[in-house]
Amino acid sequence: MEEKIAYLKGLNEAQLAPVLHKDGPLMVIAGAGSGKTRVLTYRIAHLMAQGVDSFNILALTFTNKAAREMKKRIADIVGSSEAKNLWMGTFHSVFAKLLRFDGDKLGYPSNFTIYDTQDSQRLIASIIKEMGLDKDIYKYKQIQNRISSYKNSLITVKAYFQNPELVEADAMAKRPRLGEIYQNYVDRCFKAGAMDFDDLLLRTNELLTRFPEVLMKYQDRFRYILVDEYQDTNHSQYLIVKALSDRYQNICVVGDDAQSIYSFRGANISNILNFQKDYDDVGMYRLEQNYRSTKNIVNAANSIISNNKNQLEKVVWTSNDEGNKIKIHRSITDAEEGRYVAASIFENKMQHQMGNGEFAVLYRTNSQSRAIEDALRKSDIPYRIYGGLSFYQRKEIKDVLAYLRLVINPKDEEALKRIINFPARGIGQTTVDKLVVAANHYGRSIFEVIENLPKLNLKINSGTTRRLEDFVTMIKSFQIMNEGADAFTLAEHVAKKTGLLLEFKKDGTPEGIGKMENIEELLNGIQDFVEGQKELADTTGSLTEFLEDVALASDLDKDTGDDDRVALMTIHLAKGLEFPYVYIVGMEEDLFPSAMSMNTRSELEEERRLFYVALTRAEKQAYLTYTQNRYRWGKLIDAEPSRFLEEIEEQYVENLTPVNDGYRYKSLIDADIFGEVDKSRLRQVKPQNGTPPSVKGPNESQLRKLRKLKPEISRPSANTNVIDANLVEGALVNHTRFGKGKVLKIEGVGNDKKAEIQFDRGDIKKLLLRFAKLEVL
DNA sequence: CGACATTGCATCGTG
DNA sequence: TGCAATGTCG
Repeated sequence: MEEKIAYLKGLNEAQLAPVLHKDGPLMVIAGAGSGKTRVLTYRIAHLMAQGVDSFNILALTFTNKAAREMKKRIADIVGSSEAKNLWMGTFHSVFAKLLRFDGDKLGYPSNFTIYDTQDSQRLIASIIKEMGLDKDIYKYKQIQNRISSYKNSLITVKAYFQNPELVEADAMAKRPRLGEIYQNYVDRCFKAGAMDFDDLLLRTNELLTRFPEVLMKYQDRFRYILVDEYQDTNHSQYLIVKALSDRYQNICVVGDDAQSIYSFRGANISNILNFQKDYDDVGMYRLEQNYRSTKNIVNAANSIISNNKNQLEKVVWTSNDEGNKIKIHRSITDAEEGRYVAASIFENKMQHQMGNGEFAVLYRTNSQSRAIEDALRKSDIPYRIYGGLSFYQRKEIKDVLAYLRLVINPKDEEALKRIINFPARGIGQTTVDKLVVAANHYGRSIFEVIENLPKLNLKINSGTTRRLEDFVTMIKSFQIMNEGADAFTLAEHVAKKTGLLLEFKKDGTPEGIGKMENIEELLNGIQDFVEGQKELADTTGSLTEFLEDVALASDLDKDTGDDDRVALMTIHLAKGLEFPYVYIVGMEEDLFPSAMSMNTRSELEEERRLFYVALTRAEKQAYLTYTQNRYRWGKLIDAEPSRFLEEIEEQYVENLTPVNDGYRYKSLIDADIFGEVDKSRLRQVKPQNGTPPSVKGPNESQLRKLRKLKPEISRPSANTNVIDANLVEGALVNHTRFGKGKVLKIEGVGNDKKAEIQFDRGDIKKLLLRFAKLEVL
């Protein structure tokens, strides 16, 4: 025993306790950067060292990448052959696997397709159209969202119709037929042998509820269950965990209520708040020491989160160095913001001998990446964008995958509709519509309808009929090939035979060539997968498994690891990661906090937690940047500094770009503005094939922008409102959010100038004038 | 039926 | 902005 314990030496006392807790339920509340992954890793390793069979352990993580890394670290401790037997992965991937074994009891084939969000949306759009509903009222994205949240709350179609409140609410929202759409959607998915993301959880629940023997089997198999990021589990996930752990009660959940940022997709923070009520004799552990960040960052983060009302008591502290203050930078446009970030990264690299991989730029929305990218590219700083449109979501890739999906599951309606006429083979929309109607009428798949075309007498002309039959024959030939060949050989054959590769090649444009290269990259990926599979004996179906991996892979999962690049990603994606230098860009009202998340206190609190997550990614130094003008939806709009900037206790921040100190970047500004206009012109003209950008001058609207911008260069913009002669002690002021008030005291100078204000609604606040939008009355 | 141009519209986050 | 639906023509 003694020598086995050696690996535990690296843990502190607080971390050790939950690792040594063997049986029974336990919850670990882990502050940011407190080493919760270590605890999970060592807990699993320790269980195994104590003789728990690795087959009996189930660990649910937030990303596949987290699972892979944890597995690797466990393998280092207990040996890789044992580690391989662990069930470890995201909820979605683990239960997809489970449903491949036992989904047949619910009537699903073991080779069911996984519909991604786009597939779901397309199907819903087509149902809405078939039902003849007004698409302005029944917006397919909204409907999909709605159905998704029903499923995540375990509201089935039946439950929906039995709940007058829900039915009523949709009727009030002028969408009385939402239930029918839901019904049709579920039917069509089932008929297509497809599950959407939410089904993977919903059907697991159904399976475990309706088939006690299946539940027993998995309860017995998963005697020890561990759940990471428990604060972000939704109701559906909660019930699965509850059911599986019910017999042995060896359930360990780890989380941090302060980092709950997924309620928009149904995550339920009360899962973690109520854990002690759900299980008896819960072992409670707290990890409060932060090993990641400087004192400054930890304290600043604490000062932010203290603005939230709903939270568990927890004091995160660190014994790390004081560190530098958080730097706040203002710029005129998003392009300049990008340049500042690039320049700052460059400077830090030089001064501190840092690699690109030590830096991350985090933003609230994916669309912000563009300005950062442009700047980094111009500065020759290598970067990698995570998230956004992932490789597997690109059109050309989805097209190839759709063929493969159809080979595996010919009933897959979305795959079929996608490629039945791509590359074009003379089967138009009218024909497809007829096929869909017939398929619905006979309760068969479109593929089956085409197979039986002669018997059905649909009014389809002979030429089209022949083309349809050719299509079916082609897919069938792929299916035969799939029985003998490996996934790569088949995929390559498909890409050539269908003319997909040729289609993009003959296109000849840079885009077309790029697409062709992407398909080749996909083929390489399939080959890698096949080779990897030959080594691992524990995998079964080849193509099916590849498609499942692809369907459930997040962009973060892609293994790029070795190359040294600046990371660009949304804050959501950054959860669980850490970087020495972190730039949080776009600290502006309506962007962060998002305009759509300011309606209720709980929404705003989630935004604040998001900011907390962002800031606590930083180890050494955090930068917060905001701009005065930003391109949104193609238009330049005025921006106002984020309220979150005011919420950080000022002792932890340092303002760069003071207004009246000669402004270091002043010389850049004029160039910036013109640079911006210039760029938008380039964008508009869209030069192709290296043709020089058009010689046309800026058009009228761009000139308007120019005129509008120009004056702002010479005087501070209105919303910074730094020096105002009328703002004196005793002055009556109006604040955009806090309302009217009276200035009690003015202190500080220049950039640090602040006013203490007694607001009419009761409270006294000290505001940095730099940020506060005050109007003197 | 297919290719291309135009209009219209949503506005965030993800497995 | 950029995607998707719609419109127009050969």
